Amino acid sequence: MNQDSKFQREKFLNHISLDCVVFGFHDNQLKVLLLRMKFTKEWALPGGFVLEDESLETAATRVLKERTGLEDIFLKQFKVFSDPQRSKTNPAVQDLIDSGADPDQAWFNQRFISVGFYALVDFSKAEPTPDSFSDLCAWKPLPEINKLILDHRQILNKALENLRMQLNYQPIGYNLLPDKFTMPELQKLYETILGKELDRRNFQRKMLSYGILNKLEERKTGGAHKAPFLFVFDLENYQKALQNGLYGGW
Amino acid sequence: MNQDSKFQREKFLNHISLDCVVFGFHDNQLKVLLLRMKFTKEWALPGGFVLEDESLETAATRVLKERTGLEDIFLKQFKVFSDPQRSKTNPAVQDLIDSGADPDQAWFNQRFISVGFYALVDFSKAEPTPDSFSDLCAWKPLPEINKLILDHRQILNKALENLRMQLNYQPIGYNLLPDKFTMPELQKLYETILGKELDRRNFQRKMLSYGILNKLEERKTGGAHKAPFLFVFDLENYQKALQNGLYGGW
DNA sequence: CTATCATTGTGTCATTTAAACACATTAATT
DNA sequence: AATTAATGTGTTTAAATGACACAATGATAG
Repeated sequence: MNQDSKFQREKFLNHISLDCVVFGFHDNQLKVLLLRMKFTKEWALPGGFVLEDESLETAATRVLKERTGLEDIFLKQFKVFSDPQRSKTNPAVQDLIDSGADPDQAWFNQRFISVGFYALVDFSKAEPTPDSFSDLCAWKPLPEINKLILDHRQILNKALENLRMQLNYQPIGYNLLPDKFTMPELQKLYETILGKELDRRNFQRKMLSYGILNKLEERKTGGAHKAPFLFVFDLENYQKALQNGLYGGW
Repeated sequence: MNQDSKFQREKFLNHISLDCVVFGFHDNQLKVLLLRMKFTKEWALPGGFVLEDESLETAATRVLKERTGLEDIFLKQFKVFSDPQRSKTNPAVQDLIDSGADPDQAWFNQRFISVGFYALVDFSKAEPTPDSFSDLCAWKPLPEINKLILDHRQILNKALENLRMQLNYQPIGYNLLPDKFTMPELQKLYETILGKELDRRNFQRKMLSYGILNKLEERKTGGAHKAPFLFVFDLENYQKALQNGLYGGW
């Protein structure tokens, strides 16, 4: 069975695809989940197609389950990429040619309009898994990411831009950090997303003013210096803040 | 020639549509451009389909040129609506049935994923023009809009929500107001979009601080009371503000 | 086992921004 | 010429932000 007939049988909608920018936080770095194409060895965002009875959100959830093993992922649509030329030279098609298939027969050798999502996941819980076009699925720190296939680099840039904007009116962190975390860790997350340093004391004051954190008695030991307190998110207030929005800006 | 064959010949992409929430400001009211369906007399947002060599933005621009006669319209993608059930009972299909066509043959009797745009236009320059499904194209003040076809009411709500958000980080008004306008007019525009009243003096101070307005010597006479000064947008700074964003929130 | 180090915990002060409010001015109307 | 209702231009107060200082402490080095 070739890819073509497989896709035909599964009844994906023509012309519509989705790409996910999956953010994780590890080692005090913001990382993105990428796939390495089998033949061209180029890097790509995880993506997929939409079944006849799926919404985009359902499709993205399905794709991310396949790539990470995770369910209940924080997902946000941020832009549709629809330049008619965007999928003209698709490495996935090239892969098929390299492997002997007739490119005219390939189901995905067509124009695609792609809906961009970004996802926030707990790095430690994800299990990166390649898809049928790729031989490797791995986390890459943001600064190490260079060229990606098609317009995926542009998609990544827009995702980051949107994520930064989100910080201005929604809390973030619950989806990216472990259950218990320290204030310096949370600050580092914000700094990484924003790409700039913040004042430690002002950050804490502002963050606490949101009322979405509960301070624990417990401290995080093992670091080389004074042990910081651990915090957890107050889920009830966190949800409220997601709904009602925050104020101010960074 | 029936609608079906017409659409076939023009080679629209299957499954993909777009809907536009066109905002205009007139009579101190925010108004939205709506179409009345020929047969069912229900109201709908102007929309259309995407040609094989068009981007979504190009398609939306083409559609809005047809509905308003305007070019160079401010356009912003805000969300994709992809519920598999959203276009199950499409009045446009009903129209075809009423007019004797075979619904199974109708090109648009299929599932559509619709990309939502909102547009900001100069009310006085637009010439509302119905499409082939509608017998009337007209402006409706926001409070008078009730039920719309399909999920168009939901699309309108989301557009408004996004427009409100835009006020927090981008200037607005150039696309909605005449070239020369008064501060009270600009304020009324903001109040209408936000759905709440603002303090006259604080509004002016904040708006002037953006540095995107040029105050003219001229005043607007003809009102019943003290004549307010006229302003124009400083286009260079306005563009800069669109690019770089503003600060604070309303 | 004590001193050192680097980091965290907590707070102050000055500046900027936002919110609430007051009074003089003026174009049209009576 | 007086009246009216809106505009022009402030001030005063409170809140948020930005810049900065010093004590406390867990691990490490000697």
